[in-house]
Amino acid sequence: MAGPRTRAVDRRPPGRRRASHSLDAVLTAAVELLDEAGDSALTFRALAARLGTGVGSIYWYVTSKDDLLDRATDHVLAGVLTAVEGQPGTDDPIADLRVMAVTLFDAIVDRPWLAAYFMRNTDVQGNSLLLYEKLGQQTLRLDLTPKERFHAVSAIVGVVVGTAADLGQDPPEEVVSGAVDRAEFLARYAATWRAADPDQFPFVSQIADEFAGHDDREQFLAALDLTLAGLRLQAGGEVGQPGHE
Amino acid sequence: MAGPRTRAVDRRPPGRRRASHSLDAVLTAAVELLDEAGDSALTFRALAARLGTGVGSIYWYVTSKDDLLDRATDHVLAGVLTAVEGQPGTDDPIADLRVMAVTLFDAIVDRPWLAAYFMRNTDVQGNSLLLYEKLGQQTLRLDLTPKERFHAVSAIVGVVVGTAADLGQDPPEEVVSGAVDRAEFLARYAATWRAADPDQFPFVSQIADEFAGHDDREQFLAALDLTLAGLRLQAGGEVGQPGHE
DNA sequence: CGGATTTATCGAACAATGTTCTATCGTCTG
DNA sequence: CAGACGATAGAACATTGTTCGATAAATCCG
Repeated sequence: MAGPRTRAVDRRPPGRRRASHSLDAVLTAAVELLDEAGDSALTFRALAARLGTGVGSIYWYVTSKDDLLDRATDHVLAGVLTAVEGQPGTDDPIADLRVMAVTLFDAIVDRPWLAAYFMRNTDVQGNSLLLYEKLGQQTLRLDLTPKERFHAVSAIVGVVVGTAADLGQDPPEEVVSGAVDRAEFLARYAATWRAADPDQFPFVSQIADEFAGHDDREQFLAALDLTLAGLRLQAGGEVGQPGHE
Repeated sequence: MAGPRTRAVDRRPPGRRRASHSLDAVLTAAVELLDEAGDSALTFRALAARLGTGVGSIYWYVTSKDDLLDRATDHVLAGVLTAVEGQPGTDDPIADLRVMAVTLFDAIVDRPWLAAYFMRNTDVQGNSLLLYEKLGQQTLRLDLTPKERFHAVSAIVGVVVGTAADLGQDPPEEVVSGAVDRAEFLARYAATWRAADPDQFPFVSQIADEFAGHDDREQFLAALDLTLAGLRLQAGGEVGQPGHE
């Protein structure tokens, strides 16, 4: 969406001889750590411990933590990409866009750490670029100017990543520790909001109940559908079936 | 949007006597540091140096760095809120929503560090909540269900923060150092994309030029307008003037 | 007034982390 | 066999956020 940062040259050995660890092993272990305990769990020392090697060794495959994260993201994105490519596809480009966006969203829900490094990982290369292309190809089937296509894809990716990032935050420790479950946690908030003076806070007090029974996925779909409705309008509206629930 | 994290109790002295530093001074200095050199510039040591105090003293006003950031954000958001409140307001709620969203976006452009801590700062309280309310009040003028209102506001905030966060990333060091200016930097990317095989990358190669002359604000407005168009449709469309350029 | 309590400050110490550096080992290659 | 190179290991360093105890200054209270 914006611009890349300089990348490390790939110093991976061509014929892997008998290396005890490959870049792939490093990346896999890194993803494991991230999956298991999130963002903060991925440290060079923890990674080295899991691989059974020294800290310094990792730097032979990777030039920095940023680099590690970039590659780990790309590693995972490969799977997302094939998932997206495996989707059937209809005669309605916007419906297809929707399916792809949802797939991407689900992938981020599965791996919340992806969200953070999706925004930061501005290097539009590798699988990230391929995904971008895949989305963009749907817009080619719409009656839009190139600029409108560009903006449409940006907007959709923005909705996905924006919503998912919000969701990717590690919940407060009370919830993690299991002391309070998510429902009660939300309910507590809702209570605060409902208690707000309806004259001064008409919206918040009306919305309190929605917030309590609040479903992230539903919220995402609502945002996505608003954007897609706008897009359908922009594309002339005559393409495909208008109302898709 | 999601949930809060536990907050520190306010131990600020009621009558400030002759304290050499107040919470306000700490927050102001923190914001200065963030404004001057961004995210990474705000360290407790740098902050202490600027205040002419010791590191430990800051912990009397603030319980952690998260807390510091939360308060600093809220501090700044106060200004944004009054800016939003100062806006005239028309008979078209959606137009008003647009103006407010743009104002918020501009604030984040001015202070890119806001974006990061806008998503993380899930404690929907203080000025953040007030802003939420302010946006929501516009939706009360639309023919929507409470749930739809909730989703609408979430979607709009998502667009603002999502786009702004993307933009808030510190650009690669080449650009910062002035070695390459932004235009050339983007052009370099565009070149890569344009060189892509048009058969395999029809979208990216078509879009390359748009990306080169790419304007963040324009991109944001495009995304916002898609969402608002969808919202207008959802609200029945008969409210206010339909096409607003 | 004088001790005690609260308010506020300071900087040394700690633990964790990313990163660098040097030493070393093994496997090819000539 | 000797040197080069691929690869590894871990000690050392700088920079973080955070904790702690010592201590001063203000305030309160009897």
